[in-house]
Amino acid sequence: MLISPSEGPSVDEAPLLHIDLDAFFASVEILDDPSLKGKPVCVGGVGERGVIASASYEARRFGVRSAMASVVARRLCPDLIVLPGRFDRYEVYSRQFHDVVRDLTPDFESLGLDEVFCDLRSLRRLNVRPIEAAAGLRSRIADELGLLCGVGLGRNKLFAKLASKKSKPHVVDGRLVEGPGVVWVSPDIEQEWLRELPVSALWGVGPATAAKLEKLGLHWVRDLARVDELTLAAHVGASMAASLAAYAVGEDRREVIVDREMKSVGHDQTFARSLEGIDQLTQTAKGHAAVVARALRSQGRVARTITVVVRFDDLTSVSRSQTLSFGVDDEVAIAAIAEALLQSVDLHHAVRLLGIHASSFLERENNQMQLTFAIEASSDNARERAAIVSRERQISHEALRDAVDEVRQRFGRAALGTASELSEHGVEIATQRGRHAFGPEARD
DNA sequence: TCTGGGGTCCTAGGACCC
DNA sequence: TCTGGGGTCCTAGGACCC
Repeated sequence: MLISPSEGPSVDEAPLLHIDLDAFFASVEILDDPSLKGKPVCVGGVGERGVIASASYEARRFGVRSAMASVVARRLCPDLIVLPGRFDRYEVYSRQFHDVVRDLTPDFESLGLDEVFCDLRSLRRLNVRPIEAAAGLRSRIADELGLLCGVGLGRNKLFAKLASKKSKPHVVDGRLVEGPGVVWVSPDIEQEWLRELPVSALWGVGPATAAKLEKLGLHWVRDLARVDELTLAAHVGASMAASLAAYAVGEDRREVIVDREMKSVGHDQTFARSLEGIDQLTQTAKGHAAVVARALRSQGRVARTITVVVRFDDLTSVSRSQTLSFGVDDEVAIAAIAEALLQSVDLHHAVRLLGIHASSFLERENNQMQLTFAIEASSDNARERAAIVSRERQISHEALRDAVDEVRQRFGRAALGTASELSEHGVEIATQRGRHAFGPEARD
């Protein structure tokens, strides 16, 4: 399974490469502050409700893992240094990482900041073997970024990812064991190797699915391989069943998707102390809306769907969403929709998390048409438009207010008297000719 | 032992259109 | 008068990944 640089598979045998930076956030912190070197360092939430996002290998020796509650991690390792994340910094390193990968091939797909799948098939004509590509990436990342990483090679994403995991350092009995750095699972042993893995090693099998499979007596990949897909589908759904059935025999049709389009943006915040009552919530929503609006504008997009998520102290969550016939990218508009949606949530418990998300994107250039259509369509609707039209001339403003009213009407709230907060601030909606501000001073 | 914040995808039900 | 089936869109919730 392990290979030396002189041999290894051809591109046809291992067209996929997966590369994963070691303990990425924690490693960046150590690079920026060398006094942390050799110490148990984590990046994550520092408060009582925080979780670990990244743990140095020194911290992992104590059993600290990412996704672990920070208080638990501290209990395991009293000397643990937990640092708040500096994501601007990680993005700088991530861009450099991507630049190194791009020098090898433009055919790569990134997963988060610290992982990449590469399609190596374009290397065939350059006569570069996968093992050389892997070694080259590792040495450049070490030399130019100062970071370590593991590389997996395989005939599909499934094997490449499983192999990169195998390539990494790991902890045995509190001692750190070096990994091989590069792993390829050769065809003669791949089936046997795969069959001995637990089902939870497979992509898409988390705690919930693992528990369902466990109940069916399916603990290992080899167990999955003998069960009928329809039986599986009855328990985990058709799509998951199809994936699992394929993975169980080493098949994976997923392609490397080079330019993945973003489909949603959002902002969530867990509060150190839970919020109570609608007023605190709507006040907080304004700040969230501003973050989401900035993200949309920086990407030149407008969103038709606004979703609010509320998580209560008992960890149950509810969401409410509204899809408009036109897109918005403005904080006042997003906040107005969000606040209307929040009105419909039964605040029976204190709220530990508030999230606002935007989705159903339109290109900003295409929004004007949608907007005009929305106005024309709604003008057939008698619903208190006469009064609105006589007061307001700006069609964008009206469309947005209609949308807010619609939300309130849908949830049985008073639809009238909702215009004031929009008029107070002025509203911007992206149009074909650029941005226009609509507000008290901009009106005729 | 207590569970973040950035996302993606899937499912199921209801509304609506043809 | 009662009722089809297919397709699309929207909503809410859940699971998963990094």
